[in-house]
Amino acid sequence: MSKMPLGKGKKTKGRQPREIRLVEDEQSRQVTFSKRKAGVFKKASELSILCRANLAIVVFSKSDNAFAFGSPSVDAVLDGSAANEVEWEHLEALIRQTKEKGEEVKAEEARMRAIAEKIEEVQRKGGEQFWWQADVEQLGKAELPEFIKALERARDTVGHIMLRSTPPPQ
Amino acid sequence: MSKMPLGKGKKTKGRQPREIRLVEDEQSRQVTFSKRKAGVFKKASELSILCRANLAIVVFSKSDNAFAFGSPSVDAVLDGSAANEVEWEHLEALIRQTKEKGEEVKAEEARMRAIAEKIEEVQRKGGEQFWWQADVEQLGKAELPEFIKALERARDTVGHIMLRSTPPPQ
DNA sequence: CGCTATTGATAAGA
DNA sequence: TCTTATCAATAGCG
Repeated sequence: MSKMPLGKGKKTKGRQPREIRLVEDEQSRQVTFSKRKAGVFKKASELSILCRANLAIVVFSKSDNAFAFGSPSVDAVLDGSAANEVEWEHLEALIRQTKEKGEEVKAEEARMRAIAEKIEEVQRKGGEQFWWQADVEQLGKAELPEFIKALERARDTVGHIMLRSTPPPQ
Repeated sequence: MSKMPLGKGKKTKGRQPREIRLVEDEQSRQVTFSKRKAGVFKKASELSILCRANLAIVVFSKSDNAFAFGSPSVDAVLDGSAANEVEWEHLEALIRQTKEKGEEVKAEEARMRAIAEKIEEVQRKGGEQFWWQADVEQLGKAELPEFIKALERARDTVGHIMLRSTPPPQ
């Protein structure tokens, strides 16, 4: 509390943008982008681990820098090979193991991160890349031609578009 | 406060899983998946709007149901056509307009949602699909052949893999 | 780049 | 499903 002497002159700290506020300042935008991108990736990894869901994300910054994240890996996700089961088993085993030991995990710095590192380590030995997070620095959008066409075709295959994120009742 | 009579018997509500907890119960898993998926999509849309970033996400549930989300649209993102600029201008205009009016927006139900609906409405009239959120119910992973190959090729084009989400210093 | 205050996301419960 | 208590994500600043 000693850090907040003023009770009135709160210089709009914290996290207020409940109403949409476009980040126009090029400087801040970069920071915000990085932070939020990290947040999205983190949430994605949680979704993946907790629900055994495979997923892939591709993000283009304003300046067209590309970033990708996938679990178990971008191509594994898109390839849809059921071989992922094996990886998942391995992952769950690691998680339980880590929980049981429950020590070197400091809960703060650790959390999901610890597991990620664990996996990273194991995968490095095992050979297969489990987590995949690409940093496609120079890659412009124009350089992803096939990728593009493919998704469009995928959409056509689908046939319908909905504006909901929840699946229709079975 | 009247809703919390017990000061001791807190039945572990709230959100505690700071340590990884795999959702094994099939029932709960479905719920958790939907909630988290929604959360990820929301975060993604925020990142997109706030930072003018284009992105695309594909998620496969445990039962291989596919879901996609993209901004401005899945194909627009992957197509990388600079024509998106126009859309962005339009979007920002809408946001400012909405903010200025600042009334029918109840801040709670509204927030990002309001804008999304606004866009949805406009796009419906204009013809172009801006936001794209597909709910590929029956689509199994095996049905995305081209999509797959394409991304793999894209990765090869990239050439390197990093385990960071932040771009290397220029 | 790390801190804090503030708001948001969400696991359990009803 | 909807609500509510808790912990997490993050804007602005040092």
